[in-house]
Amino acid sequence: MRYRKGDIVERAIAVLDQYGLADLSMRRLASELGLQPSALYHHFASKQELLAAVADELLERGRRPAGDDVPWDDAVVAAGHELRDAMLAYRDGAELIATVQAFGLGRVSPLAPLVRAVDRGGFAPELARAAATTILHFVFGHVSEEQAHLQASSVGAIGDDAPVGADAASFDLGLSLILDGVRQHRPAPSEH
Amino acid sequence: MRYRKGDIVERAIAVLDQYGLADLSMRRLASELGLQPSALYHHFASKQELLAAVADELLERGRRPAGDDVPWDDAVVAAGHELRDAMLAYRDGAELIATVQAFGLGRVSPLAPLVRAVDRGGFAPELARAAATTILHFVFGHVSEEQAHLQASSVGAIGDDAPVGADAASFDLGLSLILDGVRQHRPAPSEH
DNA sequence: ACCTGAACACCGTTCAAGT
DNA sequence: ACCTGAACACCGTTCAAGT
Repeated sequence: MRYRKGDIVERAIAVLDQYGLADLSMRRLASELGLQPSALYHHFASKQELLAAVADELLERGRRPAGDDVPWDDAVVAAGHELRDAMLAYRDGAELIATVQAFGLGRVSPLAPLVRAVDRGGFAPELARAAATTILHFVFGHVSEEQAHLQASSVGAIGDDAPVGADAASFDLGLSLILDGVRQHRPAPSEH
Repeated sequence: MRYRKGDIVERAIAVLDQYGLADLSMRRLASELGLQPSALYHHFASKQELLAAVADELLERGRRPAGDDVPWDDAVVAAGHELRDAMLAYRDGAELIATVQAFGLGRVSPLAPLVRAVDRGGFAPELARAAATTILHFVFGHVSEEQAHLQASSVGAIGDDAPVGADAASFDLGLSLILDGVRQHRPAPSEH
């Protein structure tokens, strides 16, 4: 019954995936570990810190090598898919990662890979930043909606023919829409 | 001490604006009204229903006449600003409206004005839908971030020179980036 | 129709004390 | 270093009963 931070994060991910973010409480996590709730505060200063560590771990598990040999826009699409896949891998992953990011917590930045990819296009810094955050907001919103529908349809009636509206195809469409816009602002290729 | 739904929603908005979404509890709202918590359940079946009614009211207060005389892309920008302003008008408005929308609650759709504006561009239905939801996700994400920073800087140290990154200018930039992308898919103008 | 009073089953967090 | 036990100040929700 003696745990390290990593063990607790791992168990928290299991609870998240099985019961969802709303049921990932300090008390429930403690009881899953056979601990008193107060024991968790030896490892994490607060629930928010615990959740930040969980979000970091989800992002790290989803990390894929960058691939330097593709054009900048393909790299952006790859970074978008990397983030989407990381979020979809566990129940409520999108909501968790978006929340942690909103509070400015977490040491693993979901924005950084997008910024790196966009930067390879050689845009003005302000525009590159705007492009990357616009894509990040799109990914957060789209995947949160996807995951909400996934959860609803796994719980609700099977004959539930509500409009889906958020799937892999519409994700790619939205992403390409933004990229089409970003491309309009390409600087002229340098001569050499 | 006899209230109607509208009175309770109004008071809930006051509590939201003063104390924030996290402190808008059924118990606190009840005590602000001089009621027992259980009394609220005579008017609303659950807290989620109450929050949906509050989100509806915020959206309605932000509604602006459509303006049929402007080009479709100006109408989209106007719809985006209408939504942003409605969210910014009260503390945590963005998070509240986004949450209610995510759960599929609320009878006032923040998406509808965007869809109407995009539709005036004569796009293929699938593309119009993708464009409108992409913009909606961008607005939710951007304004949530704006509001989080607003709150942080109103509470934190004054010398806090953390990068802002989410303001009116970057909102317009992000929105125009998406619109530039959407414009790429304009159908050829019909001859007549 | 609208509200009270009491209860149920939970929360996050703190803190002294134990090993 | 890691955990227990007990407490504090909260939650959302239900339900019988009152006017």
